[in-house]
Amino acid sequence: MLKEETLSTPHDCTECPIRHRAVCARCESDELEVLEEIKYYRSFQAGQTVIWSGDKMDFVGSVVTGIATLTQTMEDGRTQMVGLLLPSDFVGRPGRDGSAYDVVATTDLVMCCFRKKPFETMMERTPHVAQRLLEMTLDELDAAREWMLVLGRKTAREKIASLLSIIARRDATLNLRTPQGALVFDLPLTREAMADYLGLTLETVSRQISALKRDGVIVLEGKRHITVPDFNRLLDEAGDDSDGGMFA
Amino acid sequence: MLKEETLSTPHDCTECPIRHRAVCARCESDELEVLEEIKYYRSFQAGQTVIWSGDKMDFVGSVVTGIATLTQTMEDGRTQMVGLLLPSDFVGRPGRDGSAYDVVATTDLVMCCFRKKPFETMMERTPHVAQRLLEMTLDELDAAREWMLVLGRKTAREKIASLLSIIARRDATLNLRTPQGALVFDLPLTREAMADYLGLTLETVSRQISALKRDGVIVLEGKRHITVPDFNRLLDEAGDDSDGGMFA
DNA sequence: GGCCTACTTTGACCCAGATCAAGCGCGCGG
DNA sequence: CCGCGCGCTTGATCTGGGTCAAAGTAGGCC
Repeated sequence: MLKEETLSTPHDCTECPIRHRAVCARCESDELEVLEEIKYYRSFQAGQTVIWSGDKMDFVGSVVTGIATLTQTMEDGRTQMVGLLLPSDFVGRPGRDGSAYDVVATTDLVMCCFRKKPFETMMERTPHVAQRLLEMTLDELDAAREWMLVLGRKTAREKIASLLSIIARRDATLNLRTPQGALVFDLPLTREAMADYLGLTLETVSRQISALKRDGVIVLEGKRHITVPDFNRLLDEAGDDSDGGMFA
Repeated sequence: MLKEETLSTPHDCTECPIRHRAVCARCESDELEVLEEIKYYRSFQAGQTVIWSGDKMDFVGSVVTGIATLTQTMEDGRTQMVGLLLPSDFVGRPGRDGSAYDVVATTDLVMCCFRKKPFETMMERTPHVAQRLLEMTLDELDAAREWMLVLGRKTAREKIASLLSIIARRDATLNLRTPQGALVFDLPLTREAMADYLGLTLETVSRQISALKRDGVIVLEGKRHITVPDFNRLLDEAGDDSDGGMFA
């Protein structure tokens, strides 16, 4: 869900139950009735667990507002975040019964849900929905595998830069640009959540953010508000290939 | 592709172009003609690169014999293996143009391929194929995310144990069992490949394998042949929950 | 305003795993 | 049969990031 390709697929129809054209009740009018019938909303408070790993999951849906994380936890408490759900991201596993990981709301969260069975029935009748979901899942798989490189081979500094560039890129359309072309955004995560995402400790996250600030790669106002004066510099710090001008 | 659910989905029809019922030319006779028409085989030598990251990929297919790896590489040479392809595993990205990572044959390899366009056309006409592929992709996504926990939070010893248990479990049906119930299998990877999979150096891999051997968790004959006297002990070393008796 | 709590930063020290550097052993070609 | 090379093991040392500890900061609530 962090890949470039997905950026274009959510659309801005605020009435859409799932903010993707392929499964949008408004934009695919032939599916409207079925979807409306099985649609409902759920909201969660910051910190609440939406689904526990292993629990039976009888719905699919998407984030409307707020942020949730997918995390895996070992018995001794070590946790690894394996995904980040931002508004318009799809949640669910058509054809699978239980959740494979905890889904935790990190801010107050509103989700739009569909009961799973009827949704699957609808899927069988409308092949392009399954195809769209397949493409979305392939994008998530790419994102997960890209993250494996970050976790396995990058240094702490590169990990931080990778995370910042992904967050900045993720909702590039929403981000402000200063007249000088700098990117401005708010970190949606605490230091601890960043650490869980990056396989680091929160102390190391804090130190590396301070270092990037000291070196002028980023400008920090408060703890969350970030300005990136030169996005290609950030990509360079992340060890990624420069993106060939998209943010030049 | 390393998840338990996938174990049951390949079937043993040796004539099958793709060893999954959902896309099997023999077992789904209505698709036979189309598939036969667009089917061809390719073979590769050990060490050969099947597809380079970013290359246009005009086919989908599956491994018939041999082993391939999915790897990502940084400019400075650091590499991370992001997937392991064993016989019957699916390769390809329906609806996506290029490959996202290098696919490298680690042994001599035979693949069964279908040209992508006609395969996609077939997919549009037969919805259950898209659904089956969606489920397979969800399994791979689970496996990738499970691996993120390994890469981000486990110690070197736990990483090795995790890899061994996954390889042992992966083709549990093929593995030998001694009268005492021990699992026996051959490592399909060099120490270096294991290191690239685990985000370690090959020296650390070697040391930890020696340690597991010294502690009696595994028995090594030669460099590749492994006996696991007590699978639950191995799972314990991996930091995983015991599997509730499947291998008890 | 002032305290409280949750989050963050910074410092000092330590250790798991990386790095550098020999050797080992086995299969293969001559 | 020997020697060469590649994959593997083992040892010595170094270091990035973890751990433990303390102090700084900011919002929320009385």
